[in-house]
Amino acid sequence: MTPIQHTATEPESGNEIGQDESAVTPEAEGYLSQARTIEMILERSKRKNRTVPIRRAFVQLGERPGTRPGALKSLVASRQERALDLYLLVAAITGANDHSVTEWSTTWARTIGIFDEKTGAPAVSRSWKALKDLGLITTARGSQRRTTVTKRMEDGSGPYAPPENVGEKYLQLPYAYWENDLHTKLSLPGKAMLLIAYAQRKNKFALVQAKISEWYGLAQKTVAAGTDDLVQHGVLEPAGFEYFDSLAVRSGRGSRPLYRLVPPFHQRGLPQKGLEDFFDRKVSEK
DNA sequence: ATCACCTATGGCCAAATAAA
DNA sequence: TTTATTTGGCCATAGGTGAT
Repeated sequence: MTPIQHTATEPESGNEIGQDESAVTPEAEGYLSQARTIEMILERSKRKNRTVPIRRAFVQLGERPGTRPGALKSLVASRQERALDLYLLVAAITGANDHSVTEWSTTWARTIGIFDEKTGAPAVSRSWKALKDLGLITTARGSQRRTTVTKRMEDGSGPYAPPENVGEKYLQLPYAYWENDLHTKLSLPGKAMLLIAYAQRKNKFALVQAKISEWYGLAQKTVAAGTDDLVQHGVLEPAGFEYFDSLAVRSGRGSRPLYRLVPPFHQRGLPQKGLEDFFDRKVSEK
């Protein structure tokens, strides 16, 4: 496919003297905007359902009980927000063929909001390194000296393979994530909790701090901050309570708040009937 | 809830490396 | 030789984590 083209008005190197270094907005004239750059990348992905499938192993390894945190935990703990941003875009654009993508580092830099070519390239390169260390991608020199990024399995275990069996657990990240600017609005904990919310694969789900922290490896504080962030930005909303029997409370009945993702951030294709209805009956809508 | 710790990020500059 | 990417050094500090 054709690479993202630099616009004709983009200054050639050596021709930047005329550019005023001050009073130039980040998304200065002559540069593709962050939003438009991402838009073009998503267009190229040609995913019909406009969602990015990511194996759940990215957030959580193995099945409960006895699960271990996935790569997401490492990215959050080391504050690799840009690496996460780039990874999600790479996941979006690397399709069925060779699972790789070749772009200019300046293109990637724009997707994470860096328009200064001096600092953009090192920032992108260092993000690739963080992802490589987790085994999520490999890089190689591509055509025109660009970097070819190849996606690997979401648990870092080996070369990427498309889904084989129907039972594989995926989360679906909708394009609405970028189209509604969540990639710039949300904090890193917010982004992490969003992916965790998607990994629940239910219309309504609990986000018990202690459990989320245990399963996904984030500090409880980070879980709380991320959940708050999502609620603040109207991505997540309370959805009543779930009641359960418990000897740990005096009444013998415990409860915990449920959440749901607000359209257009909700996940399509989840079971709407059957089990979901069954559980809904035990849930009192507030 | 508040505090302090501490590590790695990010910004900047520059040099090294690698491809064309 | 030119151009794009990678890496290294330096430093301030944001922010995730753990303790009080």
